[in-house]
Amino acid sequence: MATHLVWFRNDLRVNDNLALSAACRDPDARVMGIFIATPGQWRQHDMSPRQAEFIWQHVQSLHAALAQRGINLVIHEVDNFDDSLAHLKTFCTSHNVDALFYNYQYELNERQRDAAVEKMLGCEVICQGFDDSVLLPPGSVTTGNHEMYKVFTPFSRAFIKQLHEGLPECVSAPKARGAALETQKLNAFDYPRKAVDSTLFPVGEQQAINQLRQFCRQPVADYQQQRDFPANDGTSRLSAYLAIGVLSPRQCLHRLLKEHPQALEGGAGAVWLNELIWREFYRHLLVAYPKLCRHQPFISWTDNVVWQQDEAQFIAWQQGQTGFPIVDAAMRQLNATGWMHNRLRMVTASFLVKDLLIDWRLGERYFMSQLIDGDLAANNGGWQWAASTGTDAAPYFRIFNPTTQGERFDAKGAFIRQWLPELNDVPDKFIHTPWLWAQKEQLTLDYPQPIVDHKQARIATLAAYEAARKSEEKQQ
DNA sequence: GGATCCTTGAC
DNA sequence: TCAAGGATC
Repeated sequence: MATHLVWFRNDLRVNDNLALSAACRDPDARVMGIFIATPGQWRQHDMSPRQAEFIWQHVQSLHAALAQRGINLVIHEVDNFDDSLAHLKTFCTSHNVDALFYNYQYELNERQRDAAVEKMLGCEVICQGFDDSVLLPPGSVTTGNHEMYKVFTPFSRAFIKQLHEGLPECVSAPKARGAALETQKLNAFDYPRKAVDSTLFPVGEQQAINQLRQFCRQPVADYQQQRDFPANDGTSRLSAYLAIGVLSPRQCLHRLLKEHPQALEGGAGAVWLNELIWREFYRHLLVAYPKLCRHQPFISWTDNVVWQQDEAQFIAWQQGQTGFPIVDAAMRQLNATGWMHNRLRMVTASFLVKDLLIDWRLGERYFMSQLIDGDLAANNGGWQWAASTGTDAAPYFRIFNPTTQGERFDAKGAFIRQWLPELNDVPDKFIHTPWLWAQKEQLTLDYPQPIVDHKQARIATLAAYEAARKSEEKQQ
């Protein structure tokens, strides 16, 4: 009887799990699962305590779901990826594992780890990896010259064309392989954890599927009109589940098409589909350009920008004390919930980089340390877009105005008031410029003055980028 | 090789 | 109205 081991990583689900499904294909095989926590590695990757908690919750529910199907999931803990290699080797030997199944992760450390695992296990254990966390495998959507696209729109068109030729199918959850197992009490990992608001992010695979279904019924059709207004609940908030693999993108695609069959043709739901494709775009880029995993900008000359080293301003940004209400409300939402509305991720990132002229990598890192949906590809892609250092980035001279952004997307300050109670009494007219109101009424607010003058900051940033670009020209 | 295009904008 | 320049076909 063959023994199959499923190594769970960022795929904490039983439905539509390619590795799990493949391991269970042989009805006679003995199937086991393993999850290896690597706190040292997580620290290196700045994983947020909220994401750690979310993983912990879902490891437990996966353990229960597998036990019900007669599959034992063991939870082990080592320090880092290197240690996980030796650990896996020992485990395979002592349990006579014949084949190891896992779903690919596309970050550099992760890919190096997997390559080392395959090498280490050699021909003793057959290793099978799967492109499970993407709709189409990285490298499979390319230009006429067989290169990775560097601009989103042509990528998206080619991507949709490929979907028309054939959709990646979902696989079902494995059937029970014997009597249900008793679930054991599991020991939590040695990593800081922070409570997750279960009304925003209910725990469990079925809950995630329910949220997906609910979103695809109607909200997805209104997404295009609603998504930019943070006071409305217009986005799916499914990123937290996608990031740790409680949901797969295939499940998202199929549920979308079930409710809105015209989404692939540009009908209702097409804009949300494009968001799923953005997720793919950034993953594919990570594989095509490993330097993105090494904290390097895609556009090299932007590395010559001389960043400000202003600890006080950086802390003000982190804590939501910049004096710009939309920025501060957004940062407080992030700090309090682990999640930030997408429009505001652009606004706050732009503010850090283009108003404070602080290195985008510090912001990227801080986001990772707070986000429940932290994902290297998406977070890095978003930051490089905002900092004008990436593929298909915003032109560097196009600088968001934090006040205008607030006025456009939170006109009456409904979102701002939700997170900045100290501005409760400020009239709508002044909600984005409370300093003007305080001045007019001659009163003191319990809220900081703007820490920069946007107009001046804009000019300084343009000059800094311009100088960086020129210094590159000189070198050549 | 030339034409067209480029997520989210600001002044 | 402005804004660079590369990506793509």
